[in-house]
This record gives sequence, C-alpha cells and structure tokens, in this order.
Amino acid sequence: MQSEQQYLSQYDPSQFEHPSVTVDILLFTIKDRKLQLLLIKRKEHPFIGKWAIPGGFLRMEESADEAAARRIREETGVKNIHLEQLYTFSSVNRDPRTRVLSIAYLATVPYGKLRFQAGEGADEAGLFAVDGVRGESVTARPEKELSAEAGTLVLTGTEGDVITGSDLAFDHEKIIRTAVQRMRGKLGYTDLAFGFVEDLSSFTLTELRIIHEAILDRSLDIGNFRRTIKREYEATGRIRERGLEKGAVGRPAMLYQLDRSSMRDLTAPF
Amino acid sequence: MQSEQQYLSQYDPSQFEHPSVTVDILLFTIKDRKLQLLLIKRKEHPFIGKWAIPGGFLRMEESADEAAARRIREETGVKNIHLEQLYTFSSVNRDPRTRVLSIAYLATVPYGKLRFQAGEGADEAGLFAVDGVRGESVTARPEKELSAEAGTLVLTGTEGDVITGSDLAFDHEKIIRTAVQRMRGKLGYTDLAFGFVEDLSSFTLTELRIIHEAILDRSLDIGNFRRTIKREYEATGRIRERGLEKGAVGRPAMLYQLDRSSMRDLTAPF
DNA sequence: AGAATAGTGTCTTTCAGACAATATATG
DNA sequence: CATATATTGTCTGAAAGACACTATTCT
Repeated sequence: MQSEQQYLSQYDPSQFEHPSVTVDILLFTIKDRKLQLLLIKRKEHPFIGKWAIPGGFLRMEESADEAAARRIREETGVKNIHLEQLYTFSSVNRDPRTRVLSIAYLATVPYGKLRFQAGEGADEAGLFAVDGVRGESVTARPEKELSAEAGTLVLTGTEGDVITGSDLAFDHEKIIRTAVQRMRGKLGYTDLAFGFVEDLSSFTLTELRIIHEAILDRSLDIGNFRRTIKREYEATGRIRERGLEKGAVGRPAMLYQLDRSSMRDLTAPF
Repeated sequence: MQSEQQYLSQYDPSQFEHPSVTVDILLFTIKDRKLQLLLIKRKEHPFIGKWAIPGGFLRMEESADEAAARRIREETGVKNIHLEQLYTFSSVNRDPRTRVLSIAYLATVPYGKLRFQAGEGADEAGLFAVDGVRGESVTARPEKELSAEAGTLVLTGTEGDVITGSDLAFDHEKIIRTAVQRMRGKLGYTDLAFGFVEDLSSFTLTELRIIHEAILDRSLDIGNFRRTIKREYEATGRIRERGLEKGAVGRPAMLYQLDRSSMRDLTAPF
C-alpha cells in the first residue's frame, strides 16, 4: 500500500487535459440614477473590436476571489469593494479558441471611486446603462435559460451609443442577464445596495433609494421606502443618524452612517 | 494584422499552466422525515478512508452541468432530477495534490428513485442525515465564512454512525454548509421542494410539508402551510387536484398533480 | 412667495402565525 | 367509539402599498 506521502510526490497533474479558467468581472456602478456596467472593447482575437466583460486568466497561485480583485484593480484602480461570485459558465463551445471556463464575479462600486486606467496598453473601457432585463428572480440554471423570458438587452454608452446583447463577445449577454437578475433578487434581503453608496459614514436615505430604483428599474414610494429601511436597519442599530446634510437644495436630509461591524458580506479581503 | 482564422489556428492552449477542474455533487434526498446527503468513502489518496462528497474530473467534451449529471448517473443510476450549480470553490490549497477547482452542484432526488450502484469497483456510499447547520441565508462568499455562524456539523449515517464536519475530506464541510443554507434560502421562492416529491403527478400536501420541514429542520403549522401553498400554486393553476388518496390511515388526503409545463427550473436536460 | 427636496401620517390590503374546530377514514 | 390524519376557519399582528400631508431649506 502506498502512503499518502508517496502518492502525493508521484501525482502528475498533467496526465489529463485541463480546461482554461478565466475570471470575468461584472462591475456595476450607479450614475445618473441608472445602473451601469463596465465593458471593454476587445483588442485581440477572438471577437476583436466587440465589447466584452473584462476578465482574465486565473493564475495558479491565486483563488478566483483574488483573481477577480486583482483584475478590478488592474482595470479601474479600485480596491475594497463588494465582490461576490455569480456563476460559473462552462458550455463547451463558449470560447472559439479552446475550452474555457469562466467564473463570473459581481462587483458593486460607488461611481466616485472609479478611476479608469487610461494610457498605454490600457483597454478602451466604457460604462453602459443596462436595460431590457425582465424579472427579479435568481434562476438556477442560467445556461439553459430560454429567450422566452428575454426581451432585448440594450446597453447605452456614456456618449449615447447603443449596443444590444447580440453585439457582445462570447456568451456575455447571458452573463449580464444573470447578473442583473441576481442583483435584483438579492437586493431585498442583503446589504448589496450599500456597495454603491459613495460614503458609508455619511449618506442619505434618498441616495439609498435612488440606488434601489436604479437596480430594480422602477420608482419606489418615498415614504414606504423610508419606513422599510428604518425598520430593517435603524431599529436594529445597523445604521445611525449622524447629523444634517448641508448646502443642498431643499430641506436638508438626515445623514446616516452604516455600522461597519454589523455588515454582512461587504468587506472584501484585499 | 492577423485574421481571426489565423489566430485561432495558431492558438496554443497549453502555453499556460491550468488548474484541474472537478465537479462535486451534493445529492440530497429525504428519508424518515430528514434531509439526507449522499457521501462516499474515499478509496484513494488523498484523504483515503474519509467520507467525501462524490465528484469527478470535468472532461473536455462536456459542460459542468453535463459532468454533474453523468456523475450522478454513475453513482446512483438516477436520471432526470433537479440539478443546479451551487458555487465554485477555488482556494489554492483546498486539494493537497495540486491546484483543483471544484464546481459544486446541488441535486435533489426523491428517495424512491435512488439506486445505489453496488458491486465491483463501486465506492462505498451512504446516506447521512445532516444536522447542525444554522441560518437560512445564502451567503455571498462561502469561502470566507467564519465559524461564528457555525456550530458543529453532524452527519448521522443509516446505521446510526455519527461523523462530524471535521471528519470529512477536503473542504467538504464548508461545501455542505453552503448547500444546506442555499436550499433553505431558496425553498420559499422556488420549486426546489418538488425535486423531492416521489411522484409529481400524485402527491399530497402533507408529503410536501414534510419535505419543507426536513429542509428547514423545524415543524410548520399545518393549516398555514396549506394556505400558503394553495395560494401560491393552486390559485395560479400550477398544481391541480387529482382525486383522493386510498388505503391510508385516517382521512384520505387530496392528491395533487404538478403542471409540468409551468415548472420553473426542474426539468433537467438529460 | 414659490420651488425643491425631506420627512410623517393614515388607511387599506395582504399575509404569516397561533390555534380552534370540523371532516373522514380505519380498527 | 377511539384514534389518526386531513382540511377549514378565525383571530391577531406585522408589513407593504397607495397616497395625502407637513417641514425646512434656497432663490
């Protein structure tokens, strides 16, 4: 009988062919009261010239979480944001080069933190408002999702340029739909919305409501929203009043502060 | 400039080192009013002799969904069950052999459909009642989950043999916790429970309630449960009455039938 | 004052939970 | 009839949605 030591020293990982593994990032932000997604224009084959979700190959010495965080830093200079795994896409022919798995991640970033890495070697990047995704449910099997539920995915760039889902590289249309549905589904029972707040130690309930409205793509009743948030967060001490806003138009709003120690899932490990 | 054709023909997938990719299956069933999980006893290094979630390497010609379905067939002879992706675990050192990613799948099977593949070469397999998982939430980052939320994971075998989470191979304790929490979270707003029903064209509301109770690990009020289910499913035509049960003790129950055409996500593709 | 934004209050409906009561089978 | 299980009904309190009203700032 072989010992575990012997076994491990003789193990040859290259005896089978392995798929490539990439990490793809759905980086969302909220700007102009709309949910916007970061896309890059591909400079290489395949799908050269098409818009795509940024991503990169997983390195042997990093976990998928770490790879996702690294890619976000490389692309936008942003650290310390909410990041969560979305789904792993694994259809055999989703990449024309070879077998490529993609572990998709969902990132939420306040717009003010975004810095595009301009300059040499940087990809052309852009924010696109996302429209045309129906439904608020998290589906169990995104890769089998039928177009019944679909509608046309419309992405509107900052300069008003419009592309549709079928203009995207790879299976990225499907990935984006999955991400938007997931965000909507989780909005109600997680702290997801706080990932978009510009300053967690000083925000108004209106800012928070606008975030919810952007994600759900519908307007919410002001009074009911306040009541719900206050019950869920203020009553349990997870947000606290912090004084009045200054210098704004109209009646000054109460500023709130999130108790970071009570945060569920928002502190990233990097 | 290179054409896409040229590029693809010259692409060499082996230029980078790739991780191994496995598919791991969390096959749950309900027996004796309890949620039970299929485990196998490892016959090989590493973790030889320990209990583990069944799994296998992803082949180049199959998607992860297909690999999961294949492994379930090989292990239990079961086809056509509800199967959904859970999470991809990717910590660098989760497997002592080499870098191995695991795409974990959640399978729900009515107990009556299970057939263990006994005989030559088959792994020793067993069902274990799952206990000691707290909370009903789907967490965004299972790999960072702290033990604060934990409690001891206790698995009780059919013969009354007990193992705890730390007796399991790899990071399988964490994977099991994630799966149970996910099931609990999705029970309320998906058709997950129907994956455990023995006969979808003839079941009672009591059978369905016992399934819910097993997953949530608490008893539910009979009247309130009926009311909720009927509102959600009968009012929308998704379940229909089908006649009275016969030969049981006590008042015969109404049998129901699920309208398969309205099923969300339950039809597997194989 | 008028415009703009923030914040409160009220009414209705829906729904979940606790629990009591009734119905229909078997032995 | 006793027992076992299924099914219905009733009451209460929490919460969501619609909507009207009040408050505080700036110009």
